[in-house]
Amino acid sequence: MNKINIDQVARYAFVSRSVVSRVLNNHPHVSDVARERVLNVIKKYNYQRNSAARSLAAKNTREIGILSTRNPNDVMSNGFSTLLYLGVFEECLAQRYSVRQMFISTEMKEEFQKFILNEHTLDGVILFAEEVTDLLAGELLTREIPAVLIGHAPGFSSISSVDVDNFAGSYSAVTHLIRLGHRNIGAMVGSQLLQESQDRLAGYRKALEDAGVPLNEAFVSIGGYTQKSGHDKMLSRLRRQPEITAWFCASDTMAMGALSALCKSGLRVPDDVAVVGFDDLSFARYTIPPLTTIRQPISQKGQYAARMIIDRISGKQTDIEHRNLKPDLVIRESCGHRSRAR
Amino acid sequence: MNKINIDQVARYAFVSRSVVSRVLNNHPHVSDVARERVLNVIKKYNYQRNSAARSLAAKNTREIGILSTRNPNDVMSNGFSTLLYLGVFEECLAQRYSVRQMFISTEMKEEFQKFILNEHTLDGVILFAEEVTDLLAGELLTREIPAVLIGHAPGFSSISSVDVDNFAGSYSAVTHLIRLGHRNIGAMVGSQLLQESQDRLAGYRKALEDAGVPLNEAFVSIGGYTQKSGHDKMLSRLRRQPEITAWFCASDTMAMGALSALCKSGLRVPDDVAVVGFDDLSFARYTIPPLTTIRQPISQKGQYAARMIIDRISGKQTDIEHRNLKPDLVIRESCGHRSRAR
DNA sequence: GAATCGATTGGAACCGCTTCCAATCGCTCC
DNA sequence: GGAGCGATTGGAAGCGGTTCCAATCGATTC
Repeated sequence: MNKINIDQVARYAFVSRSVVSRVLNNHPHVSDVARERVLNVIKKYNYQRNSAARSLAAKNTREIGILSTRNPNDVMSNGFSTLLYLGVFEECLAQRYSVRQMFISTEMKEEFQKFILNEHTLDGVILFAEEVTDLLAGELLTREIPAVLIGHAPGFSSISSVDVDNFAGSYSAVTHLIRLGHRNIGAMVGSQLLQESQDRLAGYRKALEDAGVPLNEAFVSIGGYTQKSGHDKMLSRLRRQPEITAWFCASDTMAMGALSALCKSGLRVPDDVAVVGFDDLSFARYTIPPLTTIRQPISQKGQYAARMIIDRISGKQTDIEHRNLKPDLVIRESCGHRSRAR
Repeated sequence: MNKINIDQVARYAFVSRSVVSRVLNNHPHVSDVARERVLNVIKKYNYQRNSAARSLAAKNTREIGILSTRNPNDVMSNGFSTLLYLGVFEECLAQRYSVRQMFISTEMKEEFQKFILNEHTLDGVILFAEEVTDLLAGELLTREIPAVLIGHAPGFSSISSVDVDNFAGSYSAVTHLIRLGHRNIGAMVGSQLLQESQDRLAGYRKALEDAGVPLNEAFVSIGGYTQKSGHDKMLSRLRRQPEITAWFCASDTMAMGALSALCKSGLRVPDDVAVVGFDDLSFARYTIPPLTTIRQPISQKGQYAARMIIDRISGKQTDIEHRNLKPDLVIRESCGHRSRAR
């Protein structure tokens, strides 16, 4: 029952340490009888190799980091990231990698470099496009530490990435609103520092343009991906632009806040104002009214990211790849059919 | 710029490896000059010790596991657990421990034991009361692996725990409803296999009893802590027990589902039916109407758990401790003032 | 000035595994 | 029968730390 080490396994199986190590690592040059004996001993004594020793000798850790520079509180509580992490976790578990979740504040950048780059305790890093600074990505690249981006970042085409087609998503959301007859459509999007938000805004613009609906820049509101932001923005817009009959919200959380503000203001959704969200988080079905939104395969995104980085670490994949997942429009009730629109 | 190891530090500082190690670990018996020299070299070359080597030699990993046997999807998407994890993360980060998040399905129990108990790669484990099986806890105990429970589990008083006073929380929620004049109060609680859910139900019962309101067992509905469950239960109860004028929901997610079902059924909250939740998750402020709920310091719970296990690992704390955090009633609008109640 | 003692210091063993390299083994082939 | 060769195997040298132990040092005490 006590922990045994590789030497004991070797002894009990009447082979040398080297042989045990080879079967442990699936290396060739082990006879069938030897392998069999070793495997039996391992099973019998419930042997598990010491991972610290393994890492030390092999100079790798089978551990990947998932790195975020945002406020952990925001990250963890937004439902979106957690699903993403989940995808990463599951894939890594399946491939027997472990994942280390890291939050680093911007002041800690230096600390991080020490940790990741010098202690070199991570085989690879998954990062979010938003946190990719020249500095960080540059370091990663020159140190040849495998990295994969979730999202897009201009100028980092040299790092593989997974993303959802944000442009297509918002395009179809807004087109849906237009088809329902809306002309005065507001957009509530995230920080334009993020490529993602830019793309979602661009999709909105293009959808209007393609439909020949004049674009009113004043209808665009920029905020954060939170209920609070959606709520507060809506409240102030309601006063300034009462003519808006439909809102494209760049996230479900924003949309939820917006719904709350609309209700508070005595407006009915979708009769008075239509709202469409983005993400299709699990709660979207239970907002009042249930939210029409753009579904994106969030945890799949994480899964792909994990798979890509592992392939990269193992050398299975060396080319740069940019994967773009397709989002879907999910129609529920927050846009109605043909509401007050024009 | 290249990684250097302890030997090089020693050489550059004109001391031996042992001395370097001592300053690294804050051991005594290092002269001030030696320490100074070592520190300078460390700074200059940006030295960071190799954690695998450290773990191997020191036989500990400075890593704690946080273990959940539930479906990862549920865990990660329920907002509650993520806040909990956040508390754990933050505290561990502060104390320079790292945390390994683990999801193990019940069939993987054995696998887990191998991993944790034999590879012995974790210095301690935080677990949720719900997953504490005799087996698991027993193993942990006999192996003397420090463990801390989040929540309570009957029969495991030998493991330290952190919890919120669930009884007090539901008691005050239900008392609030009674004060508003409600007599027919429904309860929507989680699985009675969980101590937590039992306590929340017990608080409900006691509140009714203390107020002299007769208890109707048929008003109690048992489900899961999800929007879907809250929604579905509410829908069916509405048909069977239309006389209920107020609901105590044992979680905000449930309450959100319940609100959605009420709205769908054409009932107004709080005018027709009052609803109170539990947890005060960040979205509770933005439901329609904003949710009156019981606030519990979730991430603080995680933080304490982390602190307790670290103290345990370091030997600073050896006594068993059961910490009970106090919840608060947060009044918003879902209960109104004096509604249709009696 | 020698003995004593505590504070420093350096040396070396060891933690458990990977991996290079040389040795061995069992065949085939001439 | 011996050379040649590929498949196995075992030995040993690390990987980069921690820690025990003995040696050294400097100051104090008699």
